[in-house]
Amino acid sequence: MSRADNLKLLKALSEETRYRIIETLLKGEKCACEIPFLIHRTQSNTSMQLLKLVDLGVLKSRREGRKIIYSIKNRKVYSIFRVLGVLKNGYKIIF
Amino acid sequence: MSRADNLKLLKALSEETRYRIIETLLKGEKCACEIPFLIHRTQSNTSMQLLKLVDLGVLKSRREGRKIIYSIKNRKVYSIFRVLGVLKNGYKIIF
DNA sequence: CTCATATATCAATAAATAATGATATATTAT
DNA sequence: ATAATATATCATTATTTATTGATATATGAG
Repeated sequence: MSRADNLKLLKALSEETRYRIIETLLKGEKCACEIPFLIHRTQSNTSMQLLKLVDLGVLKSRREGRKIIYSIKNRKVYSIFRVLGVLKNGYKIIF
Repeated sequence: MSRADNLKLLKALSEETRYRIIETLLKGEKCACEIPFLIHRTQSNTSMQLLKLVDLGVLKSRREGRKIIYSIKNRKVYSIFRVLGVLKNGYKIIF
């Protein structure tokens, strides 16, 4: 991965609103509608950062009925949050 | 480590000038005088970011004659740059 | 079709941060 | 003490980025 790519990923994670989004998504995928409450941010702010995270390749989303479900796409995020001590060591099992 | 601490570290690494400084220091400690040339930045800019990295706990420095030698202090930096593919896998041997 | 809910977008402002050029402060050698 | 080199600091400007409130768009239920 290039320096530009790495900077993109680091920048994505280094802002508190986005960091909180990742934190909560590490526990599993979530509907866009519940995230603002979980991270204590407004709907608009959350939406913008969610879209930015998708744009940066960190998250992915899918529609389910009238809801949009967000989840982590970039596997490196798990490794980084493990290094940071947010996740317990060991393998991340993806079902 | 707290969310604030993690954000501090991520922010430290997510800016290009600082990222370049880390990149070059991953290869070994360096004198402040040679870093601006190595990373293609001005002396002033480099100095400010070096001090910021020390302040953020990422780097440490020591005087050697009239030179100041900078090196990586926070071991997590190695792990993160390994995840990012900047460093080869395996253990980092510190002499 | 209408309503309610969910999500995205927009323009504007605010806030944070980086970069610059000039200057000041060490430190060492002569 | 002077000069040369190395590093840090300062005030300013420029740049980037986040946040907000309002509004628009989409979707599905009834």
